[in-house]
Amino acid sequence: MSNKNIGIKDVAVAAGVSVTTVSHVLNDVSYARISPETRDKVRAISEQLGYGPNRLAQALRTQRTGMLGLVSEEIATTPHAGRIILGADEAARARGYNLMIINTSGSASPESRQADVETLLERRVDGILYATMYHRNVELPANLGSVPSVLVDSVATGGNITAVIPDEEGGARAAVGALLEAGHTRVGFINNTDDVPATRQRLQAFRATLTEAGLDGDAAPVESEISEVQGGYEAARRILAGEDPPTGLFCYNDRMAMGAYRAAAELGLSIPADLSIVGFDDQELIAANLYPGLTTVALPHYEMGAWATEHLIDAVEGKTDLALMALHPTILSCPLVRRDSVAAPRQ
Amino acid sequence: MSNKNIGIKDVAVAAGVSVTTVSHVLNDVSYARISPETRDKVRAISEQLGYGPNRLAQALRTQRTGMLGLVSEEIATTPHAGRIILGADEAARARGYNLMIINTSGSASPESRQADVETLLERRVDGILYATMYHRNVELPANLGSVPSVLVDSVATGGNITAVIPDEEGGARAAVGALLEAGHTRVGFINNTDDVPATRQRLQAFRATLTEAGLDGDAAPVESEISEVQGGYEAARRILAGEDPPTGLFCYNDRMAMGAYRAAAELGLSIPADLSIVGFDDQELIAANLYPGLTTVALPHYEMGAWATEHLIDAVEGKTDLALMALHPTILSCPLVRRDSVAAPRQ
DNA sequence: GTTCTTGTTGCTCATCTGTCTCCCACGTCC
DNA sequence: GGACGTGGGAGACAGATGAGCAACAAGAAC
Repeated sequence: MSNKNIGIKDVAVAAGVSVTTVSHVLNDVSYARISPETRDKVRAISEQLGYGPNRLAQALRTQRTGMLGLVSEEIATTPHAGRIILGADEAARARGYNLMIINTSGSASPESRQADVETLLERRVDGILYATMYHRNVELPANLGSVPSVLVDSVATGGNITAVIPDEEGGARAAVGALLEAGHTRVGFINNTDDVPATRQRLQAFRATLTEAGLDGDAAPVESEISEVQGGYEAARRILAGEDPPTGLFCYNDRMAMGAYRAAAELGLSIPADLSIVGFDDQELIAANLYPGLTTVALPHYEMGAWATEHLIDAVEGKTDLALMALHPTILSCPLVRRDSVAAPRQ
Repeated sequence: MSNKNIGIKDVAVAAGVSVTTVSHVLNDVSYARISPETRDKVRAISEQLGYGPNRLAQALRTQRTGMLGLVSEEIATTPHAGRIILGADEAARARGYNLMIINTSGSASPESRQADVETLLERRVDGILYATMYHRNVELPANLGSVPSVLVDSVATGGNITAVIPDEEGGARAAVGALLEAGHTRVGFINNTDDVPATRQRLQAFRATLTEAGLDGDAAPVESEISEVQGGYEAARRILAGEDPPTGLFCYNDRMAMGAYRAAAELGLSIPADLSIVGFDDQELIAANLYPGLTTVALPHYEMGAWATEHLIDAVEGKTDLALMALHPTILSCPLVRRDSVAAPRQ
């Protein structure tokens, strides 16, 4: 246990050497020529005294804090933030960095966002991770550019900052593919009404995948609603009310899928025997707990957090040029998570 | 937007005064005697240059970082962590502090926990918040004591550190009370099997509340299972299979309540007409999204995070003596959140 | 009316925080 | 008199802090 009051000076005195020597030994300075005996003694005494460097003083001198700022939207309300934080924390720690976290809101004003970044800057973080809660376009605080920064789950409207985003299209293709693979030929899509990239890309991928499989993608039924349970319920009721209703349903997210489950139950449709459903998000609390378990597409929040951190640190350490990566956002795949809500359609 | 390269020295030169004077003005040093004109000029120039103090240098000199360490279990998997973080972040920011977050696991080794605290200590945080994911007893890393610390959602086995915990008993009483108030006389409890304070206290409160209402608390049906959806389902099937089954069910948590919903559906019991259910936790994703919405008891995670932070800062600033508060944990109430799963029993 | 004392105002100097890093010093052996 | 082996000194990082120093004014002593 390190005693906070012990400094390099105390170690130096106890070991009978200079502060310089202790610093040289403990930092393994390449050009320092110090005898093995002295080295051993310094290390032993340092250990014995429970010495730990004062990272503040270190940072002040070296101009490196080893701290990364993470400004994240809606930490409390979505589990997604937690996964990004976890991915970032683990990646950071593996390389000796720590995270300073600041919560913000999706609806925060530009001034407030700027103040958040400012706080991080005053603390001299080495880099900043800017995470939004769902994939969308954002305009960034102007001061973000003053240290290396990476966007997580969004791209900048100006578009010249490195970003990681999920492969919406690939995920949607996987979801529809699972339905197709099970033998479904009448597949519907319950979509979101928000104008975000996911809405458009998933819809487009939905139609394309059907068309490529020889079905009429353009004619496939699509119903849009607010992306919550209630919206999913309403959209499902509508889509299942048509004649010749779909036997497979791709839902914009797990919450809407949950609504679709209820609609199915009310209509006496059993899942997956009468109706197969695939969701999106893999919100454990929902997807794993519905009955039957929901087959869904996972968003790579952990991976995006880790990827962003990894590359941010590379940039901080001069191993990478973020400007080059900023040309196109990096796209991480959204794997299908198979549970029990998909089966072959009834004959 | 503060230019990171501007220091107090630049402001001093631009204003034609000494560094000391700038420092005195900007920090409103009480004993400094500086003319109003000079003050105004310094402030104006500082603003104009976009000067912001380097918090590292400040911290080095003042021995105050204005940073609080938060080690939290399972950031990614439970939304509870998010609410604690949010409460802590908002309370901290309101007082000019920031949070350094470290994730740990509920099953982390003592060494790893100690290393986490050590990391925080090396960075010279002013205080530490130690948050667990559910109310339980923990043994703490030995080095936690070296700075002011507060436990969130748990009490130390040694028991001499300030802690905030939820009012399990009050919450359970409120839950059972809601059922009683609606007119139920046959009330059952679906409990957890883990040996944690919540399990015992909720059970005890369940029986006591019934007894105090003139019912036979000791005879009331209780079934225990793993505290997940499946466990809730199984326990509910058992409890509802008896003769004269309960018309009101208090569930250990929302996940178990979700299982009870399914059991009820399978038995043809409509909620709340045939069966009233109350949960615990208020996990939005579940409680608000079940149909009908689940009446449940909210755990004060946000409040605990805020309370802990508030008092930790008081201690850091010498306004409070944590040792005094350590005698007994502070208990925060668990309010009932009414939705639509409780109604009067059928005659 | 001059000089001395005492006080006040306005600001600066020197030093400190803990660590790193460039450059130099000392002794010894060829 | 270099080369080598060992190690130390003195800033510098950016700001905080308390003692101290001019400059000037008012009051007191003569």
